[in-house]
Amino acid sequence: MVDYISGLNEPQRQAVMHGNGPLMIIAGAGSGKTRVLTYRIAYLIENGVDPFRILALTFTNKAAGEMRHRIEKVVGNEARNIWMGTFHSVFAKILRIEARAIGYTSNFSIYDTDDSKSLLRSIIKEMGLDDKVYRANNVFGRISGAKNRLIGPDDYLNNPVIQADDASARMPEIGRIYKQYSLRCFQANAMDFDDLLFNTNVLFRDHLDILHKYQHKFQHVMVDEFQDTNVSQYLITRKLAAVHQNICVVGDDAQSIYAFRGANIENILNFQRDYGKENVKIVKLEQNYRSTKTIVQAANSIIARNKNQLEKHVFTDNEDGPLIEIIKASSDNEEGRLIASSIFEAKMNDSLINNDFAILYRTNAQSRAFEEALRKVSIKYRIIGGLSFYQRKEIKDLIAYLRFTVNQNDEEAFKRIINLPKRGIGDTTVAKIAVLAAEKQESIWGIVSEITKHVAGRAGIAIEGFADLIKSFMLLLDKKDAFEVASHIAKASGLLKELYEDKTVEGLARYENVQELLNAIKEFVDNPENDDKSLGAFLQTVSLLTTADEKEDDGDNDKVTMMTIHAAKGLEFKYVYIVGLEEDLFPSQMMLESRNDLEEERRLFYVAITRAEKRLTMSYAETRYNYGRLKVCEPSRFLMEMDQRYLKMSRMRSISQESHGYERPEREVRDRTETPSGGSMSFVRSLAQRTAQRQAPQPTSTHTPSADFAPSDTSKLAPGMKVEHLKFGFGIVKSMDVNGTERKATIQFDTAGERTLLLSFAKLRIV
DNA sequence: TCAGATAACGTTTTT
DNA sequence: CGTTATCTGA
Repeated sequence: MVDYISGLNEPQRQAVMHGNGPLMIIAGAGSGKTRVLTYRIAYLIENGVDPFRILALTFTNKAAGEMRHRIEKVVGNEARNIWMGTFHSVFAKILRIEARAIGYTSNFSIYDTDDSKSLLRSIIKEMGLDDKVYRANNVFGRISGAKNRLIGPDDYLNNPVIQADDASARMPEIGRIYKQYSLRCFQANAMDFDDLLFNTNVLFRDHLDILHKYQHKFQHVMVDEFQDTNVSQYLITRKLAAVHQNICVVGDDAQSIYAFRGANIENILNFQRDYGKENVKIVKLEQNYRSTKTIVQAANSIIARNKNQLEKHVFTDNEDGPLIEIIKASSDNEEGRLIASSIFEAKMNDSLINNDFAILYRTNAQSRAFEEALRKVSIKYRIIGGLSFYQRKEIKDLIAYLRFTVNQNDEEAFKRIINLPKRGIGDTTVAKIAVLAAEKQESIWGIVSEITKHVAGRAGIAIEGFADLIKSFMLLLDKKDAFEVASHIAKASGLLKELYEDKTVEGLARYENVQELLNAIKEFVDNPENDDKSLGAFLQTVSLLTTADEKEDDGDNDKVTMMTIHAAKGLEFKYVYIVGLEEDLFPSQMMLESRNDLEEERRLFYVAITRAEKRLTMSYAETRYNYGRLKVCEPSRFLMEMDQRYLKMSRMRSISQESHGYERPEREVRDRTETPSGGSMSFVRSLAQRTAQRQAPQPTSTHTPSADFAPSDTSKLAPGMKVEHLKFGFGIVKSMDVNGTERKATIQFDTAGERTLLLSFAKLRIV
């Protein structure tokens, strides 16, 4: 047996060895939380608890997989039997088993956010509402918020506070949209992400026999990242633990960063109230084993400003470590270059590998500059998040076929594939079918599958072809496994053929992606852990995958990791770069506008800082492109809020490019002359000045060339080359020279003269 | 019905 | 800048 107890500190040991009864572990960043949870589960199993009767809920599939892996190391194969996964995946599984009780079939579809929004757009249109007023994004947010608070459509309509709220937002019809949306999802035999939790609550509320079954089944319930659970999730766990009262929650209020999704820190307070203060054992893990003193203390200095938090003192016995370096870059691209060269140097000097580094940013869109810069110095990287494999068009298309084959009520899948590949069925025909279905009180498939009875002529024949195709797919479902069905569908639907005939680079990539999806299905089928190998089972798994779960596609796994701070939760890296520390970006503009709560942004910053073990570097850019516009930026107020004793202003590099004849905006020039060459105090003063000037924002000039467009001295242009798509940012391209990935172009500025520039990413079409 | 051109628009984080 | 919705002519 592995001795895992002796290496623990006192509170950790208490948490691991706590027997029955409610347990709340408040675990500071880097305090060995996963370790404790892992060992606790192992400890329970060793003390006779059946793994089948342990339910462990995590936040990501990856975290679940990792934990299972670690438990396996201690207790062996038995770890496989633990019910472990995200809330969404575990309860999707239970809903699949119990679907009939709430009027669904076990083949229900799971709508992703795109499906939901698309359905909402249809509903808004059908109701004759102005889609400028009722924007799908907005409406979806309201409905999602309601569901997470367990407010159904009728509750929503009957709640005077909510109604008043919607009215004052000039969207009084949201309640009716919500009701229609729920109905349509139900008719489509589909659930969105929030429904997976909402309907689990409904299931447990209305079917006590089912509730009892699971209450007795799960002897121990564990919840990781408890600070990020919402009301809906909390109630599920509370119900499940009601019989045995063995509920263990692990969380850190200082790392609560999902309030936007309905997460509720008050769950931590509710927990004590619900189980009785005297019954709840509380353990605080406050010693950080991960980071240097500098990093821990700097992180503490950030959340010290927050009012809403539990009392906790995270400390460390680790060494002081280097100061936190702050790099100031003149543009986002320069920021990329500086970070890339910093990583390059650090790798050399400190003999590290790519895996030791992470670049963390606030928004996914920021990754581009770093990708380009890292590629230039040949450093491998991986990006977590952003556009997922499963969100690509060609993948969604095939999945829509699969979904519709399994569930013919799936309206969103139907809309996607009815005319794909093109088979002469346009919007008019689809609308006709929808009307017909409504008139005859039939489902859409009811009409489509017997179309010859209803529609004659060309359109009728086209639809009949489609219906026959689907029918032939449906016949396979019971006979073949997911892989066989899917590869048949890919071929017979014509999707694969269409992509194969597309010989462009993108077409080739798409074809490969579809093959990749088929490989994934093959793997699913071959995996002995999956007992249900049907297509329906695969689809439910796949809908809940995130990019964090996607596997590496090549053999080389030593890569710099880039991701949003949200995605970095639970991870750690030796050297961490927090980039894009600019006002409006981090903290984000939206948070600043809603004003009431910078606390969550601070916690986010806290999470980012505490990912670092040894060294932390932060950077900001003075100008940045967004939506093709050049934007002048301020350094983030977070840099000021942090205890200045831990900061070191990096010497500015590569600013010489700017003195090539272009005027920087006035304020920039003045700032530079007033700022001596570094030193943290002058840095602070300069920050203070900038922040004070913030009230009167500078007009963002779209005609100001940035350092990215520094003139190139090797201005030998291919003469006479004409260029189409002339407009580029703030000027017109007159001629250009393409040399590999680099493009040199002569640009006629809107206001100033003519210059030769180096373009790295402009897409221009040469004629 | 559809391709190709043009206009409009988005601006956080994720299961 | 990129994506998506809308328009236009065949």
